[in-house]
Parts: sequence; C-alpha cells; structure tokens
Amino acid sequence: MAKVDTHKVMQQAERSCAEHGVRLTSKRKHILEVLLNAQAPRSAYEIAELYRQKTEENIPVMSVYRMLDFLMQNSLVHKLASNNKFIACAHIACSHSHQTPQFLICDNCQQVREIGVDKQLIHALEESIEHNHFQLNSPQLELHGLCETCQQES
Amino acid sequence: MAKVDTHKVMQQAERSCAEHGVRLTSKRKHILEVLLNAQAPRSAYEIAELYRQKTEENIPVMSVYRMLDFLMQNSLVHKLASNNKFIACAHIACSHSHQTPQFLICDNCQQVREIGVDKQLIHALEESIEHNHFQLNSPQLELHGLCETCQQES
DNA sequence: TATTGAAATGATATGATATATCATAATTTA
DNA sequence: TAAATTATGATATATCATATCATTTCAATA
Repeated sequence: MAKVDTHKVMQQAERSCAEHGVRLTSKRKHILEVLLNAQAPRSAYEIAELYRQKTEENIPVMSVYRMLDFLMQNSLVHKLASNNKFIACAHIACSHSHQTPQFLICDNCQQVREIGVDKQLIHALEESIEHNHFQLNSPQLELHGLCETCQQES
Repeated sequence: MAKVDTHKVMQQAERSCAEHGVRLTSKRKHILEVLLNAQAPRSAYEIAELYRQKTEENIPVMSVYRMLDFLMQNSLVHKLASNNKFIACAHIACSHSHQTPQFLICDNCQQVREIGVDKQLIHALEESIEHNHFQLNSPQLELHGLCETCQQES
C-alpha cells in the first residue's frame, strides 16, 4: 500500500462529500483515517478496535458497518469480498475520474495494490462476458498472489 | 447452471481421485452430489442440511468444511469468495485440461455460469499484472451481474 | 430561536460463516 | 493383526454480518 498524504486525502474526501450533498461526519472521518493509516485491509471489528485506540472512545461494530457502507457508497472505501476486509480507496485524491477498482492482494503480507488495469483489457473482458449474454454489474477484480517483496523472500 | 449428467460426472470424479491416489469416500461423494444437484451455490451450512435430507443422516458442519476442502483440493468444487458459497466444478466430466475458472454470478437469481474466458484475454490480464511486479496465484475471476433470464424480467 | 423531521448513531440480540482442537473410527499397509 | 495414517465426530469458540428499535444530532424552516 503506497503511502498517502492523509491530510490532503481527507480534504479531498470532504470536498467530494460536500459536492454530493452528503455528510462526512467526524466519526466517519475517523473511520476513513483509520483505513488510510492502516498498512493492510482491515475487518470491521479491527476497525472498531483501531477507532478505540485512536479516539479513546468505544464504537459499536454495528456503527462501523454503517459508516463503512456510507464510505463505500461514496467511493471512499472498497470492500474486498475475498477476505471480508475493507480498504481506503487509493484514488481519493486523484483528479482522474473513478474507474472500477482492481486489486492485487498479497497472500503472504496481506498488502493490497489498487491498480488500474488497462481500459482496453477491461473492455475486452466485458465484451467476452456479453457474448455469454450476461450483464456485468461492476467488474471489480480481486487477484491473489505474491507482491514483489514477498516473492524475493521465498 | 447447466444440467449435468450426475452419474457420468461422479464416475469421472472417482476415476480422477483414483488416479491421484486420494480417497473419494461415500460421504465426500454425497457432498459432491448435493452440489451437482443444487441449482445455485450453497453455503457449508446449507450443504449440511441438504446432506441430511438426502441421506437422513446428520453431518457436522465441521465435517462438511473438511470434505469441501478435500473436494476443492481435487478441483471438484470451487469456492466463491465473494459470497462464501460452494459450487461443483462445471468441468469435471470434460476431458480438456483444467483452466482457471471464471464465474458469472447472477445477483438476482444467484445462478452461476462457469465460463472459459478467452485464453488470450487472461494472458493479457496476467501480463498487465506482471508489469506491476505481482505474481499471480490463480486468476480466478468472480464477476457479478444479471443473467440473461433476469435481464429480461427487469 | 424553537419546532420538527430526517439522518446518524447507539444498544441489544441474533444469525451466518469459519477454525481450533482433541477424540474416535475407518482404512491401509507392513 | 498391529501400527500408522487418514477420515470423521464432537465441542467450543472465533469471526463476520444483519435486523430492529431507541436515542441523539443536525439542519431546515416556520
């Protein structure tokens, strides 16, 4: 996970929520910050614990799930279906418009790279799927393997 | 999910296990049969229930998980990570060698098509990923959307 | 600025998925 | 048939997620 300028990202997140007329409350901000500072995807329960450490306040896991839902709806957070964990979007502060996310998940160190797969390629994949008369919802891809660092170790 | 000739598939499964020197016990066979007859992916707990209905014997969920592990190791069953359910491999009785499975999952009726995405395409995807210095484990893809039938309904 | 209605959050319960561990049974092999 | 291995059972518990109703906070507006 690349290092991010948390402050700048948070500013952009606030701007984006303001533009869309939705409320990035302080609790939601804390959740997002927790994920921005995390070195790997986190489960909702882990996020609740990190929230406690950060703010010295308890937060019900129920609330964490709701806040994650909010953040996901606003493209600030993604859920990795393959391991039931959550990750801050890597492109919050980028100006370019939002593509469907593609994740490379390291099965050794758990770190995740959010990459932009070549658009042509995704397009071709979509075409191939339409040949099967299937209407794609969202071509989010989660690919498991080993990151560069962990390849060298083994 | 296409209809399958369960009997033929089971024969091939037995042959394949025999070849690999692993034991396809009768309980494991029942689990596989349950999945072959299912119209959609099933959770381990659902499988346990279907097993009970089929055999009129109780089976601990723990055992179901172990048998599913066995069946997965032997490429007879796949796990869909995106919804934590299991599905019989659609290609057990095919003679062609095993490709990485690609799944089209209908978010309306839950049915799953296991498709063979164009090899060139998968290859291109792999290349794109290697550019990111990432070593892919298995490019199993799970794609969510609407199947042909459910598109027409909506 | 007080009212009120909507949105956000809390509290509690429970369901669903999954693993750890130790015990027992079945099967293979020497 | 004894020993070793593999498979299965039993029990407990961890982990992930949702339903539901109550309370609080916030913002619009009268």
